[in-house]
Amino acid sequence: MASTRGPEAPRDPVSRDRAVRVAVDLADAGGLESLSMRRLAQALGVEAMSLYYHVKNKDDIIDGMVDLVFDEIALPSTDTPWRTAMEDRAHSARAAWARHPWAISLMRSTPGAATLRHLDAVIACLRGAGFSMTLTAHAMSLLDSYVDGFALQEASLPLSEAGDVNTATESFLAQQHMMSGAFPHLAEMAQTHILQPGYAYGDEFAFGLGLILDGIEAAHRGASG
Amino acid sequence: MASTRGPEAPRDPVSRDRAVRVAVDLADAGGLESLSMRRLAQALGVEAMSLYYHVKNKDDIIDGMVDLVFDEIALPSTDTPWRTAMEDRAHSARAAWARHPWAISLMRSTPGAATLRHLDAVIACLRGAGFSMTLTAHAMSLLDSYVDGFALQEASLPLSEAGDVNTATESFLAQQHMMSGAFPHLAEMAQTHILQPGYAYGDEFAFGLGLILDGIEAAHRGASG
DNA sequence: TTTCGTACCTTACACCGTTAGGTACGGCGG
DNA sequence: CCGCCGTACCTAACGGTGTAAGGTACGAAA
Repeated sequence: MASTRGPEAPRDPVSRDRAVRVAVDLADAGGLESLSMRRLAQALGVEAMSLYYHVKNKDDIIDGMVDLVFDEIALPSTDTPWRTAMEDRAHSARAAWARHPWAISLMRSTPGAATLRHLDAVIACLRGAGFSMTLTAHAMSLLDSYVDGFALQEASLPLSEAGDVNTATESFLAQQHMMSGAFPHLAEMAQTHILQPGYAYGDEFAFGLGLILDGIEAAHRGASG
Repeated sequence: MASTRGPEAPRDPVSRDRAVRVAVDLADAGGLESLSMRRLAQALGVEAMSLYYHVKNKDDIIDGMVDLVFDEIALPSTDTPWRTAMEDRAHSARAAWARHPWAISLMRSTPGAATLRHLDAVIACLRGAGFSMTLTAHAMSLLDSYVDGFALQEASLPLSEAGDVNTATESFLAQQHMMSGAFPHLAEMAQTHILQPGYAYGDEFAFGLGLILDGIEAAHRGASG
């Protein structure tokens, strides 16, 4: 009986970090709208108002959640060419956003330590490869916009399972039977391309990423030799 | 006294379209969190529960709001080269998202008529220019991810006014004085680049868009002649 | 004249984030 | 040993949210 709370509940104490971690689990399991202070407290074995001892308010928790997702993104490695480092980072980021689809629409929150660390490492990588400041800013804006935008599209797909997307799209099309009349090109693309077996929207990511990195590489070569 | 409601309140009747339009105005003015059924009803001169006669629920309103923003995006013109059409469309989309920053994180909603019409027109434009189905899907995923991602980044900036971004960033950096120690590259970029007079994040958009269109054009030429 | 559909209304409920103000308890100085 | 104090939790309550249930005034139609 090490606990002072009696023999029946040897729960460990709440902390901001633990609250944020459990909040991420809740959002992963049931979406962001299933995260309330009361439910989070219950998951921690505590009453709602007790959270405010460890946390400023709900936005504070959400800031922490986003920063925790950022912490899952691999930093660009320092001992590989910049292009490999950026490619790996992009895939790692996409995977992180896909694991936590609720997070992508919360980027408005004030950046935390992991977020800043990540940005800093990316700048260091590109500057270390000889990028000018201007080109570094261009490349970061372009890459991050693409990765985040792709994650946003992916999060808005009907379902996350690759196979279920097809059936969901199909039922959507069937539901809107008039579609082939009102939106013939969209219907054609759905039927002849997206609904084909083996198609997965996630595969589109590599094409755009390669194209963007090609363009950045060309701009870099053109500028620096 | 044409109204049957007495002489003092000649308000016109509520409809789904009018409710959605007023909801967009409310969100534009005070952000998405300032939109509640009660406040929307009040703006329409009606009680909250009366809205449910015209609208299924709040999500129904939000779906309509997003579709209304999509309706503001210019369709790709049919009598210009595909590249010009895509460029104009991208700038129009960015401007629409910038006018309604709350909308970009709501794309998860089920697509409405304007959204589908837009998608259909983009497919028609590219297919008409000789793009294969595969390349059309690639190009759309890439362009939309970039445009939406850029809008998402832009919406998460501290303030929308170009001049205020700098002062906000500056105060942010000053507040985190340790930053130049913990995140030296980020601090350097902020001081030597972003905080320089004349820098506006929105200007980054054109660089990435041009680079992406160059790449798509090269892929198209390589595939079709 | 009765009936009906339209467009609005009031009431009520469960839940939300958060303010205000306790309370049990381990460790500390005296 | 006693009293104090900070830590970590608690209950009660307030104004706000979306919305289910059901009522009401009224023009038009039967």
